[in-house]
Amino acid sequence: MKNNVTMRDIAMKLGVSSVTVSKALGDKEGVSDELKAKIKQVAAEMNYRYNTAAKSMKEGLSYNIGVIIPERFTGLAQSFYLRIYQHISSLLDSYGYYGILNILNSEDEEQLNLPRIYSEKKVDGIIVIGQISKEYIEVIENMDLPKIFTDFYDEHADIDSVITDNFYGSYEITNYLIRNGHRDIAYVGNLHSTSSIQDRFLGYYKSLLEHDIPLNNNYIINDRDKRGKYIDIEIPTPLPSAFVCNCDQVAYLLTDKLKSMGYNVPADCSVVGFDNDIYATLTSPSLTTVEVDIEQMATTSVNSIMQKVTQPNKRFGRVLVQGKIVYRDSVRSLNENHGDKVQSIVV
Amino acid sequence: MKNNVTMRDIAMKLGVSSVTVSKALGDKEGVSDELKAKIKQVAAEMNYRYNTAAKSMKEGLSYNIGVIIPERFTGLAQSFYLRIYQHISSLLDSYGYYGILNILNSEDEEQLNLPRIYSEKKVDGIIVIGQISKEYIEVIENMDLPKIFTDFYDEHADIDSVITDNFYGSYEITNYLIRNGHRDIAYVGNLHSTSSIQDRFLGYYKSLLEHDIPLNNNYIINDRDKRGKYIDIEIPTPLPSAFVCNCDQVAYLLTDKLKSMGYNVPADCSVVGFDNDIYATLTSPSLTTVEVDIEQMATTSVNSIMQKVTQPNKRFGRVLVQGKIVYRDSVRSLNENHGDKVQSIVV
DNA sequence: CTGAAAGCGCTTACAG
DNA sequence: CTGAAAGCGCTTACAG
Repeated sequence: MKNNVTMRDIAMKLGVSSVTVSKALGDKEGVSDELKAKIKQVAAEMNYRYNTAAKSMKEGLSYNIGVIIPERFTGLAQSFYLRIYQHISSLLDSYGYYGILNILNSEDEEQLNLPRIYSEKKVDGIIVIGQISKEYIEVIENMDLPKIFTDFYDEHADIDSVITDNFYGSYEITNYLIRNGHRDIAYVGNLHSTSSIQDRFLGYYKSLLEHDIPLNNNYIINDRDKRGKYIDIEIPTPLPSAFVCNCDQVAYLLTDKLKSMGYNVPADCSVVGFDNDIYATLTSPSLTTVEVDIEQMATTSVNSIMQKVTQPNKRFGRVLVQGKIVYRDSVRSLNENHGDKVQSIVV
Repeated sequence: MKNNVTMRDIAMKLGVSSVTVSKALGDKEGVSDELKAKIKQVAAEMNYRYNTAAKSMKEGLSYNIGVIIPERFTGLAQSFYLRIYQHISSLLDSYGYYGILNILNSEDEEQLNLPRIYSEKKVDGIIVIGQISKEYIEVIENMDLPKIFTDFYDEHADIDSVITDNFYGSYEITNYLIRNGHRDIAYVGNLHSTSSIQDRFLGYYKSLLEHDIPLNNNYIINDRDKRGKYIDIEIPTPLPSAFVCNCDQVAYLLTDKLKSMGYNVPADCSVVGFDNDIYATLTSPSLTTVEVDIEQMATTSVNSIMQKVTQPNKRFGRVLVQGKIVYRDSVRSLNENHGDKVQSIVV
């Protein structure tokens, strides 16, 4: 780097000391306004650029936050985590921080390799987005750094995580179906696949319980195998009047399947999703679904990690981010007279 | 940072100098194998972590590459650039580098604000993904750093850019349609919106020229307004036998429109796209399209920037990344007897 | 094979 | 209001 202007260069040019330059550029006390202005001007003229590395070394801070995302969550149709990262990166900026993305490949996850961002002291804290193996959680936990888990959690009490309120969102949207006269409601999702799917199921179940609707095992429908790969969805007979899907993509696949079998959505049966991602509007009819608040997840994650950087002993526990129902065209009301907004739907 | 083990600590523990520790951990010459092993062992025991900041300061390198993406290219349906960034980030790892994402918001772009990654010497080079304003290109050009433009270019001769071979890809896929007997072929895209759309149009036009098919102005169909917002696509009469769309999403919208008008794709007319993104398989029938090689774009961008970091005077010019045609179900062959793979399509 | 010295560019007390 | 000194943690000549 030839063109390397330092504070010392500015100082020499003006016949002052580099301490004075440091104070002036940092807007500290102890320099006359006049001199301060002069120094700033000369700095600009000389195209001076502040050297963060020196500051980092002095203060023992990197001003970076590492964001770890397991590779398997970064497929073509999965931009959700990348999108959270994008917001995190922007939010960090207002703290004077930067986000360093670390895609965790399965090999490193399996062999429990420490991320380089950690072993090279590249970051002051870590945000992990997306479920990782128990063993790797352990690895992360042992790292001598503040950390936040986003969109998943672990039973360990002392881990802070930011998660969507899957349980409540699913509970609410099932309530909505029931308010609209549905009682034969199926749930679509592999209950043993992820904690999100499980929690969403439990919200659905709670709604059934509260309305004295018995849980029908034939109405719990698998959507994916152990590896998370989607399988053909089996439509139960008799046909339920509504399906609560664990995510929009599955709602999309289900709707396709129903249509191919000659059913009309929502005339013959209603379908709701979760996430409000691209599939929600791609599905025809467009999906009534629970919107996951990506920005809020990012905001909460960033605020939490930044607090932990300055106060390492701070604890947050499991922080829930509320979703909200987005009403579209995939639900039919079975009530005779109703004042609900679904009344516009042709029955 | 309480638990701050340095080389000096290891050195004291072993009664050697920190120089020796540095050599041992860095696998340099001049330390006996025995001592080297001992030092490494103690370092591990003490949970020593290398301090990159010190190295950075010594060498004047940050070991970061900044990746700038304009905010307007990061919408819900646009994960393309984020995805390139993801690959860039992974590829950088093999160079011992990290990628720092910088979403450029429109305000900073308009006011020509320098990115903080630059003014704080946070990065050794910059990759800009996605068209930015002329004025901001100027700002970037004046930065005293190696830079690469990805997925767009500027007329300035001295700027290195990595772009998809839009022209050739579009030329090839139009040739493919013509080989399959099509002669009434429309192009869908706003010619004045982006250089990609324009170049894709020119590839289409070249194919027509080579086959002595006159360009029909009614067959150049607008798809978006000045701001890039999609508009309703007007279907020309008589109906062309095929549509070359400037991207998959537009092919998706067009196909929907055609179906709503009662046309059958590809029986009544064929449709091809560009990108091979999520819309290609979401469209029914799935699209024959030109796949943009995201990984290769990322690889070329990373290799180029890394070379420029060590050799600042290196120039690459406009580097084209070849796409490849992905054959699916949206094209019908109009030939009587043909040995092409499209013959399996029911006519 | 091993280590004392100097320096990377900044900032924080502290002294004047 | 201004500046000399020391130090952040490492590495690169250089000397032994």
